[in-house]
Amino acid sequence: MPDTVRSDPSPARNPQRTRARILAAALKEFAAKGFAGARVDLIARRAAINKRMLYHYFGDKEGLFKAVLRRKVSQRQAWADTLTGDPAETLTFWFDAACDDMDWVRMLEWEALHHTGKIIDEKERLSSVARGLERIRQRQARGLVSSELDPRQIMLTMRSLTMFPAAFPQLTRLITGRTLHDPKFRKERAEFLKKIAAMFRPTPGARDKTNFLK
Amino acid sequence: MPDTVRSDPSPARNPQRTRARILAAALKEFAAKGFAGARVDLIARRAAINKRMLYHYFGDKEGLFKAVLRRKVSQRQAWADTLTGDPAETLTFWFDAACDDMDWVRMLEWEALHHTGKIIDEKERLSSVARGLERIRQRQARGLVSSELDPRQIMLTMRSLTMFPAAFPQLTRLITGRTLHDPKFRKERAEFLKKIAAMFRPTPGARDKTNFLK
DNA sequence: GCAACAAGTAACCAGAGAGTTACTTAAAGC
DNA sequence: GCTTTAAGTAACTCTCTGGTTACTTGTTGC
Repeated sequence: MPDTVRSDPSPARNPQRTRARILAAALKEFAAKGFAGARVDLIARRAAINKRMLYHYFGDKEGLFKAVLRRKVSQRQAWADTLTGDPAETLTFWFDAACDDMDWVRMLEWEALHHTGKIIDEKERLSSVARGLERIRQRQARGLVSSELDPRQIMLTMRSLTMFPAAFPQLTRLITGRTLHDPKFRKERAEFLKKIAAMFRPTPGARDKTNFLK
Repeated sequence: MPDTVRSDPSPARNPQRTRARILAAALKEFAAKGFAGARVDLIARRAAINKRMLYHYFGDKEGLFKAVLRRKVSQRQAWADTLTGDPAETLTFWFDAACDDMDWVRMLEWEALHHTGKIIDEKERLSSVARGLERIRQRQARGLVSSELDPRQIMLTMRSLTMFPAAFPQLTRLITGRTLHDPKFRKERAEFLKKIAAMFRPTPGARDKTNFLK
């Protein structure tokens, strides 16, 4: 009868659930302690599964790490495509996302520190970036964003502005005197980012080169 | 005769040199692999000293990590005080510093990931930040930087813009298509940062509130 | 129903790696 | 000079931890 994917809630065996549990536990552990600091036994215990299953599904510790990273990255990519490319929107959206999902930022940070040239899921990520750049170019073409600025540099800058506080919470506290999760900080930063976003608009005086388009 | 600090080049014993060697080797190892990933034996071997000395001078692995971090941080603080607070100068200076001294950026990154509330050398760092904020306020008072913007947010933003590419080299490559150390990237980013710096100037139209000062 | 295979378990193992013990030897103070 | 202290060495220990072996049991296709 259960010809396709089963869905009853409590079967004795359930590979999907087991896999999901491992991934969730591994995300927590890796995000918190990184690859070298994470403990496989702890992941297994937190997932309430036998350690052997972890090796069954993911090969080894590194396979699990990659799987976790891959999942997080693709999750976020889906979000990215819902945006229009408007600087103000993009900045506030990603700033909130970074603050609300530190695990994501931290995984990227661990990736950065691990980084040895090869990037996981490079193809998908590159095309995601390409789509984002296209949205920026469209905005430039419509005269909503200054064409003086290189789209790639704009995007890198957006990421910097939004992710940095979550990536370096200690510096954020040192500089602003507030915790990352302090609502006051969130509000102040969000307001500041709006002002910054306005700076990306073409300067009214200098006629934008894009105007020849329409 | 050697009443004060000795300086002859090759004495059989030399605590200063040993300490320095350990710190240098530890910086490399910790910056590369982080606290959990670093191997004490390797540090000892790279420093060409006996592992026991490492424990003699620094207590344990964590003590060594803290010593390394402390040293790097205070080193950089000295640099910071040579700056005037001009956005263009600050941005290009710190951007170059970050690219040229990845170890420093990486140590801050490891610190961030380690981060559990307590910050090393908090006092000194806070006063260093305070001095930096003062420089920004002076610039605002002189009408060189927009007073619309919160100095703390400005500083946090400067750090973001300059450190991010070095902190996330994989994202930098994904977005710009260039390696962090590619001279073309360095040049493009430096130029972009100059444009950004200009945006921090008071808008000519809106008379700045600071004008009442003179 | 019944192979065949995948899901799951418990106990184990080998090696790595932080930290120690017990010792020797150079330098500083008197 | 000689004692005391700090610098330095070699070998060791013992826990922690990634990965495995050898097994049982539920599911599924036929």
